[in-house]
Amino acid sequence: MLLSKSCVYGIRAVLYLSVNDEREYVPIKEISDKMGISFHFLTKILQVLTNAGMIKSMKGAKGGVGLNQKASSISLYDVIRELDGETLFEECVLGLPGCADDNPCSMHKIWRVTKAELKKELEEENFGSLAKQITEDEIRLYDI
Amino acid sequence: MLLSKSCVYGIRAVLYLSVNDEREYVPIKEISDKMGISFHFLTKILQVLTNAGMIKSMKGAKGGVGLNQKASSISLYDVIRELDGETLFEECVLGLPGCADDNPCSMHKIWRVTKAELKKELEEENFGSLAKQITEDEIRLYDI
DNA sequence: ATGATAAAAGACTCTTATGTCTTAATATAA
DNA sequence: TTATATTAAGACATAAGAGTCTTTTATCAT
Ligand code: FES
Ligand code: FES
Repeated sequence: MLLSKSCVYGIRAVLYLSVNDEREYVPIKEISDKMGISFHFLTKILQVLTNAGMIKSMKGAKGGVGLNQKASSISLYDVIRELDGETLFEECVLGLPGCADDNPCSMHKIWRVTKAELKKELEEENFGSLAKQITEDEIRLYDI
Repeated sequence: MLLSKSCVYGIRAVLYLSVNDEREYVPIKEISDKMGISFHFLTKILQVLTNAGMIKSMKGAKGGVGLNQKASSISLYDVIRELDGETLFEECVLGLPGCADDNPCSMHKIWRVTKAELKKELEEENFGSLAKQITEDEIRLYDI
């Protein structure tokens, strides 16, 4: 798998918040119910994003989580970096130590380009435009 | 991670066999020792490739494993398909059911292109040319 | 034939990712 | 101030991936 489950759930949750960005706080329970994933698991994932300052949280009635920045200023790469780290984009695809242009393995030539392109796309794609597509083009955000 | 450890070890072993394709059989022990990975683990991985007909094996003294096809006719994608399956190239990157152009999620547009390009590159790259690079350009196959 | 070599098969362990549950802390509302 | 809603924190459980060990089977060399 390219992304861990935690990362995928995190992305989907931030997408949900981006689509609902007129609401200051959305209960995690609402997100987990709609997406059909574990509430407690999602809570732990979103705590990471809260600590990273990407989203904010509020306890108690009327509390929940919400974006801490404009959706358009959060990239897919930002979320991936927080939840899965950057090893996917830094390490040798064959697991050899010290991946670098002057220390390549046989797959380096292919992988170097692929991972750079992927990283660029993920950095350029922001949650503002993704949310816009979801609302305008009725792209699905969860399930069917 | 993009590829599982099993898959990475499998690729590296097939690379080793491709570089040594003048030898009919190479003991798995030799490969696992050189690559610094578990002999028994590698044995299980190579059994999968043997059952798939990609490599052949022979028990007993002078036995081992060897390519069952020309190195140039085995693609990286072939090995990945056997060991990790094709889910990476078929499934929705957000884990939603039924990834298809007429049933997209918000990341489909990016991911559709990226995964198609990656798949194409992996299909086009064969172990013959990889092995050639390793011998001619002294590209590392394992460790430092 | 016998012994040595090496893959095949499968039981077993260890680690990590994933998921569940319980309790505490904090904010709102009555 | 008390009840309710909601995140925070962390213990615990389950599953999958990764790795180890032992036994069996097949081949070669003597
Ligand atoms: S050294 Fe292997 S991908 Fe760079
Ligand atoms: S539906 Fe999500 S990547 Fe295709």
